[in-house]
Amino acid sequence: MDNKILDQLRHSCAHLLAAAVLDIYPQAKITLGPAIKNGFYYDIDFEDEKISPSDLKKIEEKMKQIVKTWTGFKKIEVSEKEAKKIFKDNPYKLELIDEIVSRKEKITLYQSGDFIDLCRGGHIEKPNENIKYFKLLSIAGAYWRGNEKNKMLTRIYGTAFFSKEDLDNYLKKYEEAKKIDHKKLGLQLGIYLLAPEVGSGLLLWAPDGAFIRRKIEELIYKEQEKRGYLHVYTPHIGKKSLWQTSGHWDLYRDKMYSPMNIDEEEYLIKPMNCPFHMMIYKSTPRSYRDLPLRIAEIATVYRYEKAGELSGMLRVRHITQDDSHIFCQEEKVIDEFLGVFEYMEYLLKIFGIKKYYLRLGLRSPKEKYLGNNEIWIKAEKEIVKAIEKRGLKYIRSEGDAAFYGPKLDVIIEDALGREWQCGTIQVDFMLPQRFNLEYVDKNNQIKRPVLLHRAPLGSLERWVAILIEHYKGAFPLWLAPKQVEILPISEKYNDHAKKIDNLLKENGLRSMVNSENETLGKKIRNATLKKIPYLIIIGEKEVEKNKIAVRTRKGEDLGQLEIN
RNA sequence: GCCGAUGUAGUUUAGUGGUAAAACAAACCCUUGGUAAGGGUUAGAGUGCGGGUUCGAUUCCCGCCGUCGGCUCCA
Repeated sequence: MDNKILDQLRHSCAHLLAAAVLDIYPQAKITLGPAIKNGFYYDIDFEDEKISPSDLKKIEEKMKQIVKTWTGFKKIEVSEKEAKKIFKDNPYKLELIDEIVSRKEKITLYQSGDFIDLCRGGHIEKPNENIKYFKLLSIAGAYWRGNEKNKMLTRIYGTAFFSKEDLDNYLKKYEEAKKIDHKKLGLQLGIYLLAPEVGSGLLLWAPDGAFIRRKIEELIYKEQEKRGYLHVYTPHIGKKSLWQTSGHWDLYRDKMYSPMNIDEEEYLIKPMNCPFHMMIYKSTPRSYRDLPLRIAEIATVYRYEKAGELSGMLRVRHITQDDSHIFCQEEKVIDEFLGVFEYMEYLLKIFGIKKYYLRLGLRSPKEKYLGNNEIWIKAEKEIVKAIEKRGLKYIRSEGDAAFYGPKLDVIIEDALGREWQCGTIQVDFMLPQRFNLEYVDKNNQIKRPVLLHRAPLGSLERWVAILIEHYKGAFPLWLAPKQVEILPISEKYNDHAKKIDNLLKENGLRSMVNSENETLGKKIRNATLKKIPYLIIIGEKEVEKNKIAVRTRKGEDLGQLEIN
């Protein structure tokens, strides 16, 4: 199915939604209603009326009734004056009309049945025939024009398809996806937990989650050592003045926790590791022979996230980054950037993550940044040169830069199709200047290094959340906290099972015996639900032949294997 | 933070204006079993917290807290 036609169906369905809402709630002011990735929405100002999910049914019914009279979409071109007359009671549409006029575009209206909407077009031809399989899904708040200073509107989400089968499939897929949601699976598998007594967004890594994290950390240390990184440890707090030098205090303060007083001086909990790594760079005079200097640390940083933004392990208030700051000569930035990128690709491959995209985060006029225009353009150029050297595809995104420089991010979808920023590489000409970092080049000239900030996985909290969903809880052998569970068929074989268990442990396998007084079927069921990769069944036959019967978590029976 | 929903044993859920029901998990007993749930017994919550309405609230109302779906924001 052509996505464009599906979008047209969904956008048409959004018109229908608006028409039904106006029919039931005449005081409502409709605003915008686009097609989106998996459906459509319409943002509506219901004024004092409260809309809840229980109202969706009757809106759907009204839509079904109205669509019968919609034989097509009629395009009408109008003057500014006419448009403003038609929408005189709708301040949102009036605002849109002004914008269209200021862009010197034509004002187009589309009429279907009795309903007229300001719209640039893109509808299906026969709504009464094609809009049949749709469903309103949820209600949410959304700020007018996406700006939190504006009024919050009511957003109604829905989806539509050309066939009942496609619609049912989509709804079914969505239900399936909810089952592998890391928030649910992560708790079930004992990976993490959230205790209200601890505080919002502060997660506790349960033993199996901690195990997985440790394995990932081991991988990081091993791979980074190979690539010339030097690992350090730095404190979780530091003097406020340090953060004033770095610019965090001015531009990142709303993400930082309140200062604490120690010996009559103010200290802050770190939201980033940068300043500490700067100090390590500065601790001794540097020569070009020392560069690139790659200071790395797996470190937890603390950031204030708004309560409503928190989400399981994906969005928390303390994040553990696989962080590093690379100090290099300006002429080596592209090489370093590509080196980091190759490492990032290597990690994605190891974890089997194939579905992701790259986003180039640039400044937007709305936000505040450090430094001047020239230096930003230079940094952006370096990134683009590096990306193009490798021929990578990426999207440009204004407003996604760090406050000290542009960056390239890896964006990965979670089970429910939401996008999350994971790995990141950032080019920074700013902090070396603010911290007055220097090195001596081969002509004995003092030069300033360029800084790359990079975290190829992003944060371990988010990364493990992504992995839980990616593997559907069935972690690969190297990450699985328990690799083998030994199931004696009856208590008579417990001793023999224990011997096998010891043998496996001696050989470096993570095994355990389930000696519960339960049936084999039940033990298999429980171990399979825990996603344990291999089950070993021990009964009379195995003891006699000194063999083991092996079954996988997928249900394959590998038969009887020799022990040696 | 904002909009909406929601909060009942460890977990998943039921239920009612008259002081809570079940399954799974747990403990114990019987059973000693061959590839996704064997049977029984027992214990376990006063219904997120604080107010209010009421003779009486888990149920209705208000506030707070947590969680979920969005918005904004972000690793």
